[in-house]
Amino acid sequence: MRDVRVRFAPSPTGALHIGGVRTALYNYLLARQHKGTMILRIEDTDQTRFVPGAEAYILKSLEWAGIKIDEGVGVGGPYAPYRQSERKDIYKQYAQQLITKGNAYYAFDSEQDLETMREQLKKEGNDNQQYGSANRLLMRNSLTLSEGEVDELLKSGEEYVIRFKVPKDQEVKVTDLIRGEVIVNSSQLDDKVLMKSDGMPTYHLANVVDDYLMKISHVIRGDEWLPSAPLHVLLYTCLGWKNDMPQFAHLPLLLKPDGNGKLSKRAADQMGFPIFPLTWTDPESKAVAKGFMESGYLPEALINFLAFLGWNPGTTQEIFSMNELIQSFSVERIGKAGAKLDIHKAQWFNQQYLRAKSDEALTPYLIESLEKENIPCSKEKAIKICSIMKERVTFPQDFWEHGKFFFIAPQTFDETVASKKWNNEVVKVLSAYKDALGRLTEFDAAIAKATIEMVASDLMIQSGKIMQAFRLALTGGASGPDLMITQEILGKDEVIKRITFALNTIPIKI
RNA sequence: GGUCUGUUCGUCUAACGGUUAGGACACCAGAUUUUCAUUCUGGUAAUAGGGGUUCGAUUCCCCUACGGACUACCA
Repeated sequence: MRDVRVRFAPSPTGALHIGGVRTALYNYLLARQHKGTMILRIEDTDQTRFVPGAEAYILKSLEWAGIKIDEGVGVGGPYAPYRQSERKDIYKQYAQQLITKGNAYYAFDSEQDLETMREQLKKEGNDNQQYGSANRLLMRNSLTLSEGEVDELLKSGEEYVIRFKVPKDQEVKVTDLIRGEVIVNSSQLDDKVLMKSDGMPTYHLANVVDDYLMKISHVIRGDEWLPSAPLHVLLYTCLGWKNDMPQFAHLPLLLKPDGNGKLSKRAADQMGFPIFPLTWTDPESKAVAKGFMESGYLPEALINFLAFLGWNPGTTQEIFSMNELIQSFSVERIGKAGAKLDIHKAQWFNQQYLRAKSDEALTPYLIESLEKENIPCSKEKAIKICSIMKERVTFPQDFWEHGKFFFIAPQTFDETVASKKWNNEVVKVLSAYKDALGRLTEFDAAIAKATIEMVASDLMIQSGKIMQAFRLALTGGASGPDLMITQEILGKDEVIKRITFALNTIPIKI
């Protein structure tokens, strides 16, 4: 088997979509598994859609995701340059070669001409309105014009494109690692533009030429390329590279969570989850789209989640580190059907990864939030908080979001809980508890527990009955981690202060 | 419209042609807990429809239905 060389080849037209990350991931996994090479090529042949900053964004996103590039834009390599806009001359040469061999031709048709042609075909009830074998001889190109006329047009600076002369009525076979054999009759294919009038190649030419020159062994790309794969096979054949043609694997698409259709930014927005790995600010509209990273997703969790969208190891194991994915991955086990993205599952993965971390490793998340709020906190306290919050958080920011009460005393109290649980018994117990605390010299969770139970039993009240109200007094809410440990972290004085405030503030419902 | 492609619980998916169609997420219920959460136990829930082939089809073939992609001098 030849050396595995795969490439991820995005075009810098905006933020990298989550589906793109998955494509990059699958490429990366295959490369690593076979000790191969992961290449990043930037396909920037469309100058009109170029978005400044997009390339840097792609680089940063891949880095965040833990997908390392061995060769290509950003790192260099033996087949540089890796930006297609810098390889214009190379493509031109091969386009020229195709013309010489009779596999391509110059076309001088204006946009208007093309439109007229399409309308005409439509009027005739023709299903196929493509520029191809059926009608290429009716158009203005080097197939219909004399050599002299062509030369003159070229010399005069007339705009032209180079089109591929698709052979007529040939069975073109694409062997796909996921789909099996796909056979298309070449008459269905149109004479695709290979070189645009601005001198840039189209995707089809650039892609085939680069994959060949860069010795790409496997092309793993989205499903949307399957229809043009036969064209690419034809191109390899005409260029005499058929034996060096890479193996294809067309990935099923990521779909919207509800209904049908492919996952779009709009759909993700509606469902309230990110679609880009990192936050992206559109340079034109200045619109900001929050990324997975900024939303609190851990890269290893997102990668694990993404890997399982369309692939599975065939076992019941679900948690996979990047290294384990590299070990277990196989193109054969990629599914054929599109996968709907269920953000719940992504959250579950995130939770799993978060929990797997040590208290010490979690603490920086809390500290970071606190620094933003300008709230000081000792490391010991932060570790304690993270330790008891750990089982209840999904995102790193939850330590702060769900644990604010550790730092800020409640000013208001959940009214539903107050009206249901705040009563005379509560007031009696808490008042007595508060007094008892005042007499204590030492304080921790165990002492707190013993004290509240003692106080309650003295008053002939079951401690369980007042616990929710107790929590309300300390945190302002109805839920949270263990109340005794919470008190230990809060400290005796703060507990007394909060109980006093609650007693003075919460009205008793009769 | 045409070409290509796909279809197993709500979602991601497993199942050499022979399984009570399995797992995970979500959901629901019970247990534990001072609450919520966690944890544990249990539960609801699927082979799109119709024809073949076969002793036997989720699995192979055909048709239908419904999705999706493509149909640009965009990638």
